[in-house]
Amino acid sequence: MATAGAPLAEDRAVSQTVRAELMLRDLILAGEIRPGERLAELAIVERIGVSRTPVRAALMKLAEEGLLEAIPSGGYAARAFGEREVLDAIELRGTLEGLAARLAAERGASSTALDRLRDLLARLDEAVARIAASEDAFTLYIDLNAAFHREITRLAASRVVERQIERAMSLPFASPSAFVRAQSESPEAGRILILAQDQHHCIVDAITRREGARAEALMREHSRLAGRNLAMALRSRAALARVPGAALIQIRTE
Amino acid sequence: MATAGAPLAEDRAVSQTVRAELMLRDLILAGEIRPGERLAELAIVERIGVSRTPVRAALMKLAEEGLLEAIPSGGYAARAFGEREVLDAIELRGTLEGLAARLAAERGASSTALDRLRDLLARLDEAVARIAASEDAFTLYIDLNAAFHREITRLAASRVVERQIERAMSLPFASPSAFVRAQSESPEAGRILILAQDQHHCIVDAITRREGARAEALMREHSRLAGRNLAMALRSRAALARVPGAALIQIRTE
DNA sequence: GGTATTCCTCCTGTATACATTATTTCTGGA
DNA sequence: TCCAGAAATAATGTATACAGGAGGAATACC
Repeated sequence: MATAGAPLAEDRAVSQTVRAELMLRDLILAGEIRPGERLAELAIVERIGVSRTPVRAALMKLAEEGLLEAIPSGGYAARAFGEREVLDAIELRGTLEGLAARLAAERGASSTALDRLRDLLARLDEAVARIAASEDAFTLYIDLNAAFHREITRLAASRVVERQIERAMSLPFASPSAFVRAQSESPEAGRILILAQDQHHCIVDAITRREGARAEALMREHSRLAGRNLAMALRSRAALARVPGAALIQIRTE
Repeated sequence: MATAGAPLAEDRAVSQTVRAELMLRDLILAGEIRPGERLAELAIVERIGVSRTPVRAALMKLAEEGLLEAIPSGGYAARAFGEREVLDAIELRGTLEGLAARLAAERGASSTALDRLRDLLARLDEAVARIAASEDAFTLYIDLNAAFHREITRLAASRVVERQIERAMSLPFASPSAFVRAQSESPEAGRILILAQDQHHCIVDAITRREGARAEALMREHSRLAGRNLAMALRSRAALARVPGAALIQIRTE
């Protein structure tokens, strides 16, 4: 069945459901579907070339993620988010990551886990130092930052907590690195990253000393940097364009 | 359309997917499926009498809820929860409800909303007073308690927060009323309900005075009462049997 | 001209047949 | 007796046909 001239290269291996999910998510995040617009299954079938069954599965998944909302009479529509909802999503992520940080501190991290964290910190330090010089450093920072947050989540050593954090971050603009790129052109960029990275250090220190309350408070405040970045991003169309899922954010036009 | 002799009474009206979901959830919660056991679609089809399509949808939903886990090679298996995971789920719920209570306090509740809360408090007071006398009072308390928690969640005035709380409570033993019934036979029952109800009062007071930090701390501690109830329930098979979803809780046998 | 009603179209819900992949069981050999 | 391999079996993944219902357009009536 694998036709030549494959326009989808390596995607051949994965299931149709996963493919539908990825393509549909991209379509939504790219803003190709206007918020509120109904997503007809057959229209998607034609667009991405798989049958209704996997499309249906993908729609259900994306609705669970929060990108779509179920229409009472059936079907799904693209969801829009106001500035306030984006802030709430960030606050929610901060609260959950704060819980994870506190649990990590209270339950104690193994020395190998702490070593992993310190290694990430060192590499983040290096990335921050290079930010002014090269554009690549931003990409590196984003990757390392994501890995750092993931590691803290893991240290909570709780499946239910981990799962919930994953879900909270399924909204693309709620992820820890969502707004890092937004201010890559801004003169403040370097300053904010220095603040963020110092918080990273403090969080690891708190976990090491098993200071749960401190770890939690720091992690919450850390997430609010993203909120500050959002406010800045909303003032510049160019900055907002660099935020993943920006198309879903509805800007008040008055 | 309700046919006579209906074995499923009102269920006729709802969709097959919803029916499959409800029946399957009941089956799992009743412990008819051993944790770890694979749930073959065809087996379910035979058991609940709908075709594979709605069964598949139901499986996906229950997996999202956390009752099932996806098997890497395909399909789903029933999930089991250790004591620690149940406690984590309760802590998670407390953290999220704490966030909701703080937001409710910070954003301010309308006077009509506060009236609703006070009305619920009064009815809860009454139910607590009658606990010793009648068994019905327990059921009433559970309903009112659920309504109280729902109202706080609503007062956060945030769709994303509300959604996340709903998801955290989709594990049946994580709901605010899960362990109330567990200790209905216990002599301590009345005492714990008095504590819980006093916390309810304090939480409403904090929200009224817009004391966000206090509201949050109280709500978190409030959830820990459920943790204490869990510890008690685990010491008595009879008590545990009254907890929803108890079949999913794996008791350490040593 | 506006409103209500009917009809038509399109969309989702459901069942099922087919394809593909995982798992188990049976057999042969060491 | 245990292990390896192959065949058989059973499960999921996928496509599609059909049924029922929602929503919109057109027409008739007021």
